[in-house]
Amino acid sequence: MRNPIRFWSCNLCMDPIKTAKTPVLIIDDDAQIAVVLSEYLGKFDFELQACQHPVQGMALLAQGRHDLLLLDVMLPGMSGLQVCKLIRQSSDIPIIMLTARGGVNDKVMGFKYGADDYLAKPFEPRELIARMQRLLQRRDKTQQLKPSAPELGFIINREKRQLLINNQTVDLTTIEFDILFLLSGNPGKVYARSKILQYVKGLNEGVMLQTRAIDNSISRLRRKLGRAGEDQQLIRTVWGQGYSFTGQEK
Amino acid sequence: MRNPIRFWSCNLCMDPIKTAKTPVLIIDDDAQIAVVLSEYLGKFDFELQACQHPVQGMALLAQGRHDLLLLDVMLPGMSGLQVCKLIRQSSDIPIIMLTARGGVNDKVMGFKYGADDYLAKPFEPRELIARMQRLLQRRDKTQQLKPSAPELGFIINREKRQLLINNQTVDLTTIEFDILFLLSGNPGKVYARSKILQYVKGLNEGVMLQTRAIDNSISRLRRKLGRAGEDQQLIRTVWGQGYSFTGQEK
DNA sequence: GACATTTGTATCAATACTGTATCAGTCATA
DNA sequence: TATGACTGATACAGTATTGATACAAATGTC
Repeated sequence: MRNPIRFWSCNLCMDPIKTAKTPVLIIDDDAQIAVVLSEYLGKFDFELQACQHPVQGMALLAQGRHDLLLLDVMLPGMSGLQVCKLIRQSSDIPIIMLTARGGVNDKVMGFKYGADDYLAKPFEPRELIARMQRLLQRRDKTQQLKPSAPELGFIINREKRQLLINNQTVDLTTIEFDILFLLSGNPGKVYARSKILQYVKGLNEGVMLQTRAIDNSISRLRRKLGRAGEDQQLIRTVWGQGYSFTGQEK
Repeated sequence: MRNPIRFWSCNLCMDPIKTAKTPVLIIDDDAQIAVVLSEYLGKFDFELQACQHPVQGMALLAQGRHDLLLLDVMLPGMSGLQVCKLIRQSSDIPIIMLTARGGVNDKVMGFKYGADDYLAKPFEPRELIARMQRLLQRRDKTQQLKPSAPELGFIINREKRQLLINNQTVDLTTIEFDILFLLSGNPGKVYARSKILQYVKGLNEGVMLQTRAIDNSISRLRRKLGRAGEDQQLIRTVWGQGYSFTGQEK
């Protein structure tokens, strides 16, 4: 089940999340914060994806690809508290609220609306890290208890870096998984080879593509999917353009 | 196995807990705090049991009757941090540390030693309540999912820091146990070497990994598992990413 | 302080992954 | 249908990562 919200322009959002690090979303209209935090969090194996509008943020969150949310209380158009409440209707993701105001009332409201923690700006990044780690650790500990619904079909598990096809696990290499993860994040969308390369290699600059490396990985990926009994072509070739994922993830 | 510590006189402790309210233990050498809090917490359906000595506190805790622990950092004879660490070896109870000092370092250390939250004195009782409620709510949410079927074969004993495989105890070193404990806490999840290192070393700093120490410990761990007759590869290598535990703990 | 145990480093061989080269097949277009 | 550009598949090679071993350093114990 995907969220049908389509967000208009994503120039405020940073690149799609990669898979190796712990993906964290921050919703804060002050873009500067994200820039500062991003580098610091990187050192601790977090990857920060930033966006400045709550509606955008919720759309991103709906992809179910983040492990933690940093949420500013003061947002344009909607109170961070309202956002928090909305998110809690469909997600258990750990939420840390950030705010300039640090009044007790605000905090109490934050917790009431489902926040897991509350940190007043300005804060020490180290404290933020510590609180994030603690929340994630707690979650890890309890996650093993999750009743695994014996679902059928096609499931991409980011944490395990595995694919589940008809209750059959498929191990993917780093690049294979990254490609699949990227494509499946936006089913139907055509990704140019250069974009894919950029993503899997973590390059910022536009890449001039003189390589068939991506084709090759796609080929290997398809073979693995096929071996797992997935008959339909899950990855579509768009002639002269690139590749896209056709299928319902999860 | 209960803690063998026998506590001499319990005149410092208040009455044994009743059952209707949520039982909370506070360990704080300032008895006054407990008196003040007790009344306030009562209004919110908490029942506070107080004691002033950490050893006493741990003995009370060992009865397993409390839902939450408030722990002062400054305690006679033993640091609250040490107490926290000790408790964490055998209990997952939510812990909120209370302290007069509110430095970032203290907080980071608190989390590192397993605290769930950290509140600087003086605090508003309302904030404490909010944080307590939030922690308990989280726990309830995850606890109700717990259908854990008692599987056979592979048991990690946290108190003894031992492994039981097919009724055969396996002694693990500190780091080996820590790694196994981390990985098995979330079977299937891939942990990067840097994450593992961070966990076992309790590092606050971002780690740049130039070491094969983790690989080495994994190797030793595998050998021990193998010697114990565990044929299947319990620890999966995810090439270029890290390691994960494949198996059903407990 | 001497000893045993645990943990980190260095090294090398084995292995898995990924890019390049190649060629046959496919597609778009005239 | 003929042409050229693009794609899929395969084989191969280079590279990076890993496992295992031996040894050194650190830690804990008596």
